[in-house]
Amino acid sequence: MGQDSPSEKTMATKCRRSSTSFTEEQLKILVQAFSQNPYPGYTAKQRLAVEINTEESRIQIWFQNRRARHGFLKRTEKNLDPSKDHASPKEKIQDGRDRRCRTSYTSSQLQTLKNAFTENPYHGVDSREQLAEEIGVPESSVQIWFQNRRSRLRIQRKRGLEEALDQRQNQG
DNA sequence: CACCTAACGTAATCATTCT
DNA sequence: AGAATGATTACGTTAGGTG
Repeated sequence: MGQDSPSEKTMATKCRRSSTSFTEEQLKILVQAFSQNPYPGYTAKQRLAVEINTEESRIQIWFQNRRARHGFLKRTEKNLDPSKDHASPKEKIQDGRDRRCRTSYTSSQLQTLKNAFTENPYHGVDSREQLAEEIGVPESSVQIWFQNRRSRLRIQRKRGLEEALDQRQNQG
């Protein structure tokens, strides 16, 4: 995972969610959907989740892993001529920005999250689910929140360091 | 043991909301 | 317009199951 060894036992009993094992039937549907569109929008993922009786976040992870492992037609659109491509008829590549609705946290929800983050920036699935239950949002949203928080904290730290160096340069 | 793959991490980026 | 911040992506790593 990254540079730091997670090794903290003080994380939260059982760090990861137990590995989901899809049945052949489920896998068949997933593979079929992937072949039709490796980038399903949120509603498509949700529909799949209902269809194979699992959570949308599992679908998301599955598609991420599948895209990573199987090379497929990557539309980098660098290669494509943007002006001519406009003529593309009904195709429309559907995923016209169909995302999960941005959740807006109340200040009390944020307070809970921030407290939990201060206590420990890495939470196992059990802890995340508990938090999610407590503030009434999906567990996946909690996970995203922690990821973004960690990222932005790192960026902020790096910035602070650079500014300090910059000041030193200006003075020297 | 090696192999497969779900789960999960970071970094970058897209997109929405708010000032 | 720009700052904040939630959501999605690529890519790499880790852990749990199976041959």
